[in-house]
This record gives sequence, C-alpha cells and structure tokens, in this order.
Amino acid sequence: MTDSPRGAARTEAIMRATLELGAEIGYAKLSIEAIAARAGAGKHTVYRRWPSKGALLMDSLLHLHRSSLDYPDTGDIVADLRTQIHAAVDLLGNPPFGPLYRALIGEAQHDPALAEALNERFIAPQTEMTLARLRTARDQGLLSPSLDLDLAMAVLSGPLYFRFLITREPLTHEYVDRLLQSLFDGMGAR
Amino acid sequence: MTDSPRGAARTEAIMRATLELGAEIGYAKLSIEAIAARAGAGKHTVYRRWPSKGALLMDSLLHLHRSSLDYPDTGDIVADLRTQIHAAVDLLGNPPFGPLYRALIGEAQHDPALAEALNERFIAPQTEMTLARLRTARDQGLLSPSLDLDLAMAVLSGPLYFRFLITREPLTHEYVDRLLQSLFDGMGAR
Amino acid sequence: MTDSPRGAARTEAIMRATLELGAEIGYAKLSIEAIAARAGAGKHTVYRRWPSKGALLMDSLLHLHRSSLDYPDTGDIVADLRTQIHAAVDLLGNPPFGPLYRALIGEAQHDPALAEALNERFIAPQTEMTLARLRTARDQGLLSPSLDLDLAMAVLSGPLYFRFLITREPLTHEYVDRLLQSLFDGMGAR
Amino acid sequence: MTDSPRGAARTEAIMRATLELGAEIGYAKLSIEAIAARAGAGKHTVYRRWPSKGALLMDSLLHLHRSSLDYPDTGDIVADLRTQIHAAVDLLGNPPFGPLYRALIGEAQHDPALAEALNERFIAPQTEMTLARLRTARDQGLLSPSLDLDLAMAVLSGPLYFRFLITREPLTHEYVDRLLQSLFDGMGAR
DNA sequence: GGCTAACCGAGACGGTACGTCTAGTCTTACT
DNA sequence: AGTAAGACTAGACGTACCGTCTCGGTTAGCC
Repeated sequence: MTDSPRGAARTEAIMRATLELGAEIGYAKLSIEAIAARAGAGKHTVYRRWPSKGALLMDSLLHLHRSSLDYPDTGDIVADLRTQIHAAVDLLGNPPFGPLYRALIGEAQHDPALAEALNERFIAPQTEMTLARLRTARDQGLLSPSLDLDLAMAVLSGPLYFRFLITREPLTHEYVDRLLQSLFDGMGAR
Repeated sequence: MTDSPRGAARTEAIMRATLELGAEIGYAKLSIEAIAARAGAGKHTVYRRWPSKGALLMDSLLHLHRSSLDYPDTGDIVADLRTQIHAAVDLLGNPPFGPLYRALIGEAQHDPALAEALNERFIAPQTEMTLARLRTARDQGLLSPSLDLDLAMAVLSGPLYFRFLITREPLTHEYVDRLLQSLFDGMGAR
Repeated sequence: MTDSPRGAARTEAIMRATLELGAEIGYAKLSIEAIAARAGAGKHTVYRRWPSKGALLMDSLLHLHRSSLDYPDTGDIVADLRTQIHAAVDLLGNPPFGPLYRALIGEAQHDPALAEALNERFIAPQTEMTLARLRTARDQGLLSPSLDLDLAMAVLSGPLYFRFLITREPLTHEYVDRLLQSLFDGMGAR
Repeated sequence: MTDSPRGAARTEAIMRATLELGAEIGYAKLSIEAIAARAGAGKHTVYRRWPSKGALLMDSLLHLHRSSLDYPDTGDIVADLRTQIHAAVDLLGNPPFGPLYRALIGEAQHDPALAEALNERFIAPQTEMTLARLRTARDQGLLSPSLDLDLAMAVLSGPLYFRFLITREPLTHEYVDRLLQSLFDGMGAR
C-alpha cells in the first residue's frame, strides 16, 4: 500500500468511510460502491488497495483498534488475565467494534484467505500474548508445570467466542469470572 | 410449508439441489437462481418456501442430518460424552456437512433471524441433550453436585467451535479427548 | 363459450371486472391475474373462455356497447351521416370506451388474430352500415353515380382514426363537420 | 445520450440488435434482456439510454431511416405528392420498417409519452413537409386559395393509416393514386 | 518551471443475481 | 363436469453491485 502523504490520506478516508457506513447500515448491506462514494473516492482507488470487502473491513477495524488489547503484568496472573479479558469482552460486546467484528468473522467463513489473514493479524497475536503471560506465570511457579497452556487458552477463548458467535448471549464480566474460576480451580493453578 | 405430496416433493428437490450445488461450488457462489434451475423449479417456488439463501441452506442441512447426533447412555458418562462428541466432530470436520455448516454460521453473523433459527433448531437441542446426559450423571453421583453444568457444556463446545471457525485447525478425536480429560480432571468428575 | 346460466354469469362477471379494472388502472397494467381475482374467478376459467388479454378486452368492450351505433335514415344523407359520426366520435373520444378502445387497437398491432377479429366484429359492420346508407342515398339520386363509395368511406374514417391514434388531438363535432363539408363539396355530392 | 466514441458505438450496437431481433421474432416477443444479450451489452447500458422498449424501438427505427422521406419539388405538385407518398407507402408497407413501425404505433397506444415522442419526431415533421409543399403550390396558384391544407393533409394520411393499422389491406400505389385523384378533382385543384 | 508519469474522481461498461411479477398450465378440493 | 383457489415452471422485469475499463484532471517529483 502506498505510503505517500496523498495515498495515506486516501487510505484513511476509505477506512473511515467503511467504519461509518458499517456502523450505520450494517455489514450485510455494505457495498464497495457506497464506501467509495462516501469517501469521495473512485472505486478503482479502493480496489487498488484491498482485494475484497472483507479485507477492507479487517484493515479498517484493526486500524481503529491498533493497540487496545495490550497485556498488563502486575505479577498476579489471575488478576492480569481478568483485566485483559474484561477489556476484550467490553470491546467485542459493544458497538462499533462488536457487530463489525462479528460480521468480519462471518465473512471469513466464506473466504479462507480472509480467515487466514484474520488469524495472523489479530487472533494469533492475541493468543500469543495470553500464552506468553501464562508461560511467565508458570515459569514463576504460579501455575502447575504440567498445565497444558494451549488448552487453557482454548478453554478461556472458546466459550467466549461461542457465546459471541453462536448463542449471542451477552458477554459479561461475571461470565468471564466464572470461566476463570473454573479454570484455576481445575486446571492446575495454585 | 406445504405438506401436500406435490409440495413436499418440490421442497425435497430444492433442498437436494441446494446441498449438491453447495458441495460443488461452495456457499459463497451459491445463488437461488442456480438452485432453482438445478432443481427444475421456478424461483418463485423457492422464495415461497424460504426467505433467504441462509434459511434454505439451514433447512437443507438439518433435513440431511435429522437424527445423526442422538445420545447414547451406557451408564459411563465419560465414554458416552466421548462417543457423542467424536461423532459431532466427525460430522463438522468433514464434507459435505462441515464446509456448509461453517458457511451457515458465517451467514448467521449477518442475519440475526437466521442466527436465532439456527440456535433454536440445532444448537439448543444439541446443548440440551448434552446437558441432560450430564444431569443424569450428576444425579447418579458420578459428578460433583456443585458442578456448573452450563459452564461444563461451554468448556466442551467452545474450544471446538473456536477451532472450527477461528483457527481452522482440524477437529481431531485426540483434541476432544484432551478436552474431556481436562474437564473431568478439573471440574468435579469423580 | 358456455351458454349455461352458470357459465354465462361467470362470463359476464369476468367481462365486467375487465372493464372496471381497465378503467381504473389502464390497459397497460391490466393482467389476467388481477381480472380473475377481481371477478372472483379462477384463472383457468378466464383462459377457458378467451385466448388472450386482447380478446377478452374486445369481447368486454363490444358486450358493453352492443347496439350503440345503429344508423338513422331520415332521408337526409348529410344529416344522417352527421348524426351518426357525431355519436361515433362521442363514443371514441370519451371514457370509458375511448381509452380502452385505443388500447385494443394498440394490442391488435401486435396480434394479427386480434386485428382480424376486431375488423370482423366491429370495424367491418360499422363500415358496412355507413356504406349501405351511402348506397341508399346514391340510389335515391342524392349522390353522384360515379362516387367511389369505398373511398368516401375511407376519407371519412381515416382522418378521424388518424387523430384518435396518431396525433391524439380531440375528436370534435366541428372537425367532423369540416370533413363532411369537404367531402360533399368536393367528392361528387350534388 | 452519450456522444463519446465509446458511447456512440454502444448506442449503435444496441439499436442494430433491436432491429435485428425485432425483424426476427417480432416486437411482441422482443425483450430488453434479449436485445442486451444480442448487442453484447449489459442491461444497465440499455436502461441508461432508453426508458422503455418502445422508446428504444422508436430510436432504432428513426435512426435506420433518418433521411428517407425527403420531399421533391419539381414544380408539379401532383407528381411530387405522388412520388413522395408512393415512397412512404413502400416504406410502411414492407419489412423491416413496416411491421416494426406498426408495432411502435401499437405500443404508443399504451404509452402517452411514447405517442408524443413519435408525433414530435416523426409524424409532425412528415406532416409539416407535406404541408409546406402544398403551401408552396397554393402560393404559386396551383391550388385554390381557399383550400384547407390541414384537412387536405388529413384526407391524404388518414385513409392510408386506416388501411395500415385497422383493415390491414395492402398499401398500393394504385390506392394512393385514387386518393390523390379524388383530392385534386374535388378539393380545389385547378 | 516545465514535463511526465502516477494517481485520482467519476462513472460507463459487461456481467450476474436479486426479488417481483405475470403468463399459461396443472392439481386439488368443492359443489 | 365445471369451478375457485392457487401452486407450479418459465422467464422478463428493472435494480443493485461486482470488478474492469476509460476518461480527463490534478499532483509530485525529476530534470
């Protein structure tokens, strides 16, 4: 993607228009035609930058929330996980991020390239950060050495995404706490 | 939906065409136009029965696998769960059900009505069956009385759906076994 | 067409509905579907009786105005023609007959069978009546023996239909009178 | 309508396809869908240029015969009218112009906008040319000063259109000659 | 400071599918 | 047997976007 001042401004304008329109009319009714019109850009300019509506939405969302899920390390592994996951569900559970992120995941189900990109650019980094934090705690002796960290990670994320995508029940702090409780009661935390 | 012999035959033909075409060209490229043509039906006949492509796909999939996930009860709760979840991941993890089911969930992210229907007609019944089996086991004293069954359910399903939808890693029996292991080690099984 | 009491009643109801709907929404938007619904008849019942929308409209119009253009014979050929043609332009120039008749002729341009039927059942009888009246007058010595009656007929009808169908100028009594004037001044009247 | 080279080529291609298809299958079965396909154009490209099938047909026909009915002036008014009207009936009476022109007039009976356009772009200019020729002749003293030119015009055109549209008898040179004969015998020629 | 090459907006273009409509046929149940 | 009701196949309608493509009209370096 172009890095010249002019190009960057166009890129920004298009991503901004994407999020605005997405918030207004929902992803399903979003069209590249409308985004270009809203951004005052030609369709060509959009297609030059992104191969698909999904890719554009992903970039727009990640651009918007570049650094919002950084990890704390206060030494208290449970509290840190709690803090971070509370922040995550606050993000996922509310507009504008929530609905658009849900739509992005939906789109990824039809578009393997998008699914892979989403994994690499958002899911995997998030996962890795959590794993790193768990690893640190284990190395400090706060968690059982035999704890399967990948599984722990999956047991934390899975149920939240299940609620988010499948049952559409609200993502509450209380639910996060129950999950953490069961994890640390049962999976080897000390 | 019509139940007359003629109507039922048409309904069947359309659902069959949907699954065939879906398997051949994938959900993303599926069109009601093409389905109707394949089924030798008029478009109106399709629209009379289903309000959207997603609803049609859901009916077609559920019609195809009406009774495939019934629950065993051999008295051994762990073995029964294992049997049933192995069957479930075999279904989800392979064509033709897997990719189309994934696409259906994707579509549901853009279409709340479809999401709700999917929940009511497929997710909730499956969940309820598992919960009932767990409840029986608990009543028989095989599980701790304090076990949070909903949470147990979520901890089983969530990670599998996370793999299925987000990371797209294969759903293996081995992974299911690890999940069950950690659950029964940690969540109150005796 | 059926002549049984029941059949005749159905036929009437359908023709009435045709004229009503035609007057309300115009011929262009008329559909057999809507006519059947308005008449409380099945579509089959309409198709059993008429092969096309145009045929139905023609029957309906002719049924409505079965006997309205009979010819007077007062002995004064000019006055009789004047009377009769004034009546004709009053009919053609005003709703409900005018617009529907115009539409019927329009339809006949696409449908030779309809054109022929219209000719046989409406145009030719009208023409023949006028010719008969002219013939009587000629035989009585009121018109030149050399007068080409067919041509006289055409010179009377043609300009009126030209106005009616092509230029859509109003059909006035004054215009009829000018036509008659020129005909009897110039075409062999004494 | 676009006048750019590209646009003009598309416009031409579509009009050509219209006339071809119209000649092949007749106006009644003509569809914009088929025209676009034949022209290798998108439907939008057709709809961008013409509001209706009738408008497209009219443009196509007038484009085909832009200059074919120009008027001679040899000084002999009767001969000139004869020449010109013979040419006109040859055009109307034969394919491809005849049947499509008939259909166009038919369509105009259902579509007032089309009727008006047809009048302005084809009928009125033709009429005006004939009137101008008659006026010249009158000014040269070849016709009676009291001759009602509009009426003369109507007496020439009307019967021909009546044959063309209503009775569907062939338009022959002989009939034209009879009409002219009666007009100039009786309507004030010297 | 002028030239040229890339980029841009605008939007026409060939397509595809949409969801609606009507045609004309066929089936069902009623009278 | 004829009917009302309406489902059925077929296919055109006019619309909306897709992704590609011209078209002029700015910029933005690079001489």
